[in-house]
Amino acid sequence: MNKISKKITIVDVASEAQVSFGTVSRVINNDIHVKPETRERVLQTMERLNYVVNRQAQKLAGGRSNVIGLLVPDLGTGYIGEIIRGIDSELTLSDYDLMLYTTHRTASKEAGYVFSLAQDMVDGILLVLPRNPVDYTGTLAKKKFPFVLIDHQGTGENCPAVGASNWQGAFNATDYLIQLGHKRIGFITGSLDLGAAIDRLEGYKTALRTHHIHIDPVLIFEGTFEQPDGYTGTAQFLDLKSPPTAIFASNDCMAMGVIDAVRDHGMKIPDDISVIGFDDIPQASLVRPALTTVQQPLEQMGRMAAQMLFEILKNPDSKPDRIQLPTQLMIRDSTAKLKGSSG
Amino acid sequence: MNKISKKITIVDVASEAQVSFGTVSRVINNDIHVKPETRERVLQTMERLNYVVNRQAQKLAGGRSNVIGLLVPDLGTGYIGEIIRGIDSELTLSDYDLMLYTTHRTASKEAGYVFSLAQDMVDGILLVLPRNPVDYTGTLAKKKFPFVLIDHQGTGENCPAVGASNWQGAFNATDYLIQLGHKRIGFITGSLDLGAAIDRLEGYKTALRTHHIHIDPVLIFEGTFEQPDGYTGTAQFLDLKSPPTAIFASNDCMAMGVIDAVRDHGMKIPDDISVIGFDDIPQASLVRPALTTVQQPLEQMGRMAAQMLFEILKNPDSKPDRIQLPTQLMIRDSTAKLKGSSG
DNA sequence: GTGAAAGCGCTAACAG
DNA sequence: CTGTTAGCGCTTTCAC
Repeated sequence: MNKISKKITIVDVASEAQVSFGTVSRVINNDIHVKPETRERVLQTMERLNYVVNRQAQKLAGGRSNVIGLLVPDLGTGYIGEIIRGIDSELTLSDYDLMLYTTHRTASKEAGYVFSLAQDMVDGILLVLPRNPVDYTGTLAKKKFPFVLIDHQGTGENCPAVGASNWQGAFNATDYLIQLGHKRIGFITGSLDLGAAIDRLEGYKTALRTHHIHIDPVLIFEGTFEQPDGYTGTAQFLDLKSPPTAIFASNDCMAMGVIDAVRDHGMKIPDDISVIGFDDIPQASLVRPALTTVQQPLEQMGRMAAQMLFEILKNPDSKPDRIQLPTQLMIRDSTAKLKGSSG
Repeated sequence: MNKISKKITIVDVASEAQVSFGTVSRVINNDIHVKPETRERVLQTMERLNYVVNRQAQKLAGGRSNVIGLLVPDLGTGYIGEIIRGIDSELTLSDYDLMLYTTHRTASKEAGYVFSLAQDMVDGILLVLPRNPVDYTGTLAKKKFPFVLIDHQGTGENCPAVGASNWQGAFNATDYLIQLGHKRIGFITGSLDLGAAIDRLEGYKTALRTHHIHIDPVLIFEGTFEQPDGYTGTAQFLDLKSPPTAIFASNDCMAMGVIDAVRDHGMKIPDDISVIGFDDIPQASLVRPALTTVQQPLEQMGRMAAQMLFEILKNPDSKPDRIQLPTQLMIRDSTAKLKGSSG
């Protein structure tokens, strides 16, 4: 098998194959200028010697490293996991390796990591849920350093990104609740420094407006996408003199918090109150009652982003593409027609 | 090529600080042979110039890369995610970076990746749920290449590893079921090429023997740790003339399959049948009924493994440590006293 | 203490 | 088509 003992280098392969090591390098890089016969011979001795290129050296010498960097906020929720799976499945088809970084939701680390990676570790960067992309997208773009933003939905900047139609998803979910007869719908926002969170809030508001329903500020609780926010917000809603009959949480994690709070208040879902989430993380279909939610094509987003990055890597001058994937309302058991409603 | 800015190197720092670049290198490596005054000056210009070492070059020149490799079977279940979180939290405290590889459960890729990584990418390797460690542990150990096995529980080899007490956990769970009055307990195994799976099966058998309960081969279904196995196995059990009154799945994923199958057979959990899992993945407490399961300290395992690796990295001659973390039975709502039992 | 020089394994001109 | 020659940025002797 493959031993890590005597590192065999292109020089070894070269002497063994009776060519100069420059030729071996050409073979490695699929350079056209190699006689097929020679190439074959080199390829075979590489095989025989169990040769593996040293990527450090490759990168150092000015080539690619065949490593792409992935920056994620954290690993806590299944949310990120799904995206990574998508990326991973694309990566497997290529021969790029993955370098994973966690910012632990520390926005300030973001730019630092990005530049450090860009400087000399990787060939391209994938950024999930970037916090302050403005801090570096400009520089990166100017230097033509390949990168793709995932689930950003930023305001303005024109850089490669893939996201989901947050606005439409939130609109549809709210609309659905209204169809069920609900008029007082509590909304728990995500971190409003993220475009996705804002879009969801706007989708909610627009649906309300469309149906001429008053937007009651008291029914909007500002959260941060974390489970406890769902609990807190719900507790607050339920103490209102006129509590909502449905609650729409900006992501599934917070929806779990909502469910707990409702339960703790001795109420039943969906009989007493309807709950809807966003994302459709794996747990969503597992909880009881199964959560009605807006499905984000997480894995597909990861996949698309990786594909886009590869495309940019291959063709550095391709124009920045902003892809928007459709969301889909997954109707399950946490929502029901409002009691006494004619809807 | 991809420059983020004019890459500043030790040479730049050197000329700026009025020393030779060799001295700068010494400062970087905390070499004692540098006059404190000089060191300080170099440090300051490094700061001022925003210098960052190039790890590729460092590693190439024979130093460390400050990158550790992580090999996981896949990213599908929360199981791996929890372990990664633990690793990540330790990594954050150090200044190592993480390189993530997925074998997609392809045992044959394992050794290949390991050697490729060891050859020149990383300073150490963390292996989660290794499949055929024997293929490379010997070589790695002989070359003194740092690595730690996670959740391996292998048979025989004496290399650094952290695992959980699978045997004890399975024994306790089975024992608990017996205490509840169950005598016919179906068992769904994991991939029996994994030590952990074997240990769980043995724990189950021993508990049965301890209580002088016949081990009925027909109540043991061989699975592979994947959800569908739970479904299939259960369907098979339920068709028996004398079906089990409780089912113990070797992991939570399969337990989810069990739950689905039971439900599809029109039976209720835990009234008609008790179900118990293993791992305590995040979903376990979220499904309804909440799953009784054996908790593995996944995050802690990741954390410990990372710590062990760092220890080995720091002190290459430390003797291999095999750590066994305790499992804990989490009693929830999927298990109940056998009807008509005096238990 | 500190400088100088020799690589690490590879890519990228530049000659033939 | 293929060999040769510079480096890439850094660690490590080996001198002084």
